[in-house]
Amino acid sequence: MNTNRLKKEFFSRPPVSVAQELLGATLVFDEKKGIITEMEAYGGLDDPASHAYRGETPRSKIMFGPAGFSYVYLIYGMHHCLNIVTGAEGEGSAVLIRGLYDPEADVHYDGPGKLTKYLGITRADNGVDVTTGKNFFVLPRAQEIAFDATPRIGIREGLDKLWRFVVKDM
DNA sequence: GAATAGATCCGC
DNA sequence: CGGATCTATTCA
Repeated sequence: MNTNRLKKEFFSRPPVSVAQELLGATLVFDEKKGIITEMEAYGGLDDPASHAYRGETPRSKIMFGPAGFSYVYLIYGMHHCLNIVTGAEGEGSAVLIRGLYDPEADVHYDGPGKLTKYLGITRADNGVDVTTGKNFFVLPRAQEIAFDATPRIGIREGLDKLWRFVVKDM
């Protein structure tokens, strides 16, 4: 059931905390679901690697809204990336979901483009409130999870921050 | 308007 | 290591 889903308060915190605590959580989208195994945190105007770095644009608009909304964008002309907005409204921070494990099929989706393809997420799913969405929500993890912290992938700036978090032994 | 780089993935 | 593929943002 989704009565246990993660609420507004969970996402309305700094992206690093949200990213770390989403490891091991269960992402549900329509009839599919998976356990989150890899996350990245992105800041707002203070993070040169973030889409929100240069302020609000038509694309980054959703990032500056309230926490808990999905931010889906197309990258390299062919892959969709799924984020969830974090922090306070106007902050512009978000977390990127990079890895998913499907327990039923015992399949690991390594990479943001792969898991959105598996779930069937597209830009049509941009701007959905995951704390109220009927077929789009996140269930909290059952227990603490051990993880490693590394620089984020595919960016040119902000490499000093260890804001990529990967579940150990998976 | 035109140019460019991009939070990726796959195949050679 | 390079190609695919397209579009949001930037620059003239």
